[in-house]
Amino acid sequence: MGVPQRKESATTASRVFDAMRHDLVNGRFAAGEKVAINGLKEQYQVGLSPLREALNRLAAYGLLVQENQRGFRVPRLDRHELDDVAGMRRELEGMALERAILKGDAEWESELLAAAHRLKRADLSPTQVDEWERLHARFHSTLVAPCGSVWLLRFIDQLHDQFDRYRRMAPGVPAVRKILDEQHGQLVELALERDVKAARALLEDHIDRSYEVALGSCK
Amino acid sequence: MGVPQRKESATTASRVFDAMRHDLVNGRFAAGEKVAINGLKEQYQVGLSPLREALNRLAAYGLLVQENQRGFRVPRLDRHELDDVAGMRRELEGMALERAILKGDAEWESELLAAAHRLKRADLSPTQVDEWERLHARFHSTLVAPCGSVWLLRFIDQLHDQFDRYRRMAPGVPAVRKILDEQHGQLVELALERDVKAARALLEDHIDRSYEVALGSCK
DNA sequence: CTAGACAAAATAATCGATTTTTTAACAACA
DNA sequence: TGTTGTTAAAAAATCGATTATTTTGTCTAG
Repeated sequence: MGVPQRKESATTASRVFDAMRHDLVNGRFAAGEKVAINGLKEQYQVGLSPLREALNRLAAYGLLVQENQRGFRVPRLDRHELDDVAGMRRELEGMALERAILKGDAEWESELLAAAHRLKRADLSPTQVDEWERLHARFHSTLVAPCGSVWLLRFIDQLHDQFDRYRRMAPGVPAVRKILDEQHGQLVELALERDVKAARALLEDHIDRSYEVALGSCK
Repeated sequence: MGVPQRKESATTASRVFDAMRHDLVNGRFAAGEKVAINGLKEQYQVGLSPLREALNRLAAYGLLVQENQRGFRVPRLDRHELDDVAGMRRELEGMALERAILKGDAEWESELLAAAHRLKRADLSPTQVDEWERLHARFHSTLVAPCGSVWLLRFIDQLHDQFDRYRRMAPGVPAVRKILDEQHGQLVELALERDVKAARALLEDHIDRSYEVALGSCK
């Protein structure tokens, strides 16, 4: 018996939401751009109603800005906004990591090792970027998953999407990328050793370095 | 010249969103209830499209749960959920208050005194509850307003709405209410004295006591 | 030239009707 | 008795068209 596949029953609006969320985070829309609803209708091959519902969700989620009677626009890239997002990531992911290390069980350790391994093996060649990004997001979400707070995880996801929009718009910095990749492995080590303080410090450093890279999108 | 009144240009969907958000937070919908879209159409006297857009936003915001192909429902009141929300309020509002006290200027002091005074003067008689709730929310938002992080304030608002839904469903506890009201005044004093630690401790105690009251909705 | 008024065009928001999917009721069968 | 299959009713999602609002472009008065 194959798995019934719950995703089959996704609604058009949900699919558009997912697709646009992905495209927004990955910089497929110019920052500050006004969203041309009729253009999107063709781009995603959907009707107006589900499209507008998706746009409404994205606005409530913070990936679009809604201006009454004048539609939606892609948020600008703003230095202060990025500072805010990065700072909140430090606080919230740091908090979540501490809790995760205290609560995470053996199953978590396995999943964490697996996620880190998959990420390490994935190459970052231009054709595979999307897959790498998926694994990267997955790694970070696995890292904090057992923190015990649904709301904390929700906020972290939201901030991640915000942050990644900046990072994906910024030019890559290979030297920093190398350090960041090594830190992923070190984070796993410290997590398995249950070294709360060191792990949190490293995660904050990790975010700070990513922030430096992401800054490149604001100039 | 009168103020141009930006709110005139609110869209139908926005008005429904505001109204339903208010009604959800104030317990006008039974927890766990399935949302009857056709009923709401009449209740709010609007068409289907703006109504659905509002529902989508509310779901993204967390005041409704969306299940693909089977509409929307009001989230259940769940003890663990309340624990999570209250715990996150402690963390985030505590953090925000510390920052606000460090950053808040003289103008903030004035507004805080004003907000506290208005709240104190408002009576809590059944006919005036909505007004009291408005002033109460306003006080707490003023308290942390100058924390410097838009995202932190956004998350706090969201958690407040979640929390208040529980509190408003719970039976009142006059004795605790009295203490909570006194704490508002004490919070202002500590904030003006710039006593970061004591203020944070008091705010956390304030949230804990509110939590005890809110628990009454889960039994 | 520039500011203002106006009409035309473009875009956003909403409506009413249709299609799709789920739910509920009931019957046939093991 | 309980399970499965069928179908009618209800509800959700979507479509196509209409209405309302904003934007753009043109013209005129100063």
